[in-house]
Amino acid sequence: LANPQSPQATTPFAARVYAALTQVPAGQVITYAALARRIGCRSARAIGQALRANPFAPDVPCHRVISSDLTPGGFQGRTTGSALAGKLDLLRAEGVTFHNGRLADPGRLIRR
DNA sequence: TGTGGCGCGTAAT
DNA sequence: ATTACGCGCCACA
Repeated sequence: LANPQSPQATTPFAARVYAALTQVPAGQVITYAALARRIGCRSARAIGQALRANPFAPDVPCHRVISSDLTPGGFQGRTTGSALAGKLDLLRAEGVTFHNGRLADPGRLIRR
């Protein structure tokens, strides 16, 4: 990633989200809520809204962000369908799998 | 498990 | 300045 702060990240808020996401290694996932907390925001929903557009994929691994209930969450603005399937594919490629719609190995989840 | 209300940034009005 | 909306989340029944 060139630099999440300087590029034309639609908004300064989004820039902070991307910067925080950069610190999530492959093979691991984080929650919308946890990611929000990391940047001092109390609304997980705002995070999803920021990731929706996803300016520079795959530098910013927005696919490593899942819901609190260990459900995949959404991708490219959708919570179902092919978009979500693509998200699961990316995660599977990193060793992260889902069983019956839920994260298979919670050990891969960063809770803070 | 299902539902309602809440939180907060953004785009539209 | 206001309103409406969204890759959610938590409390409560």
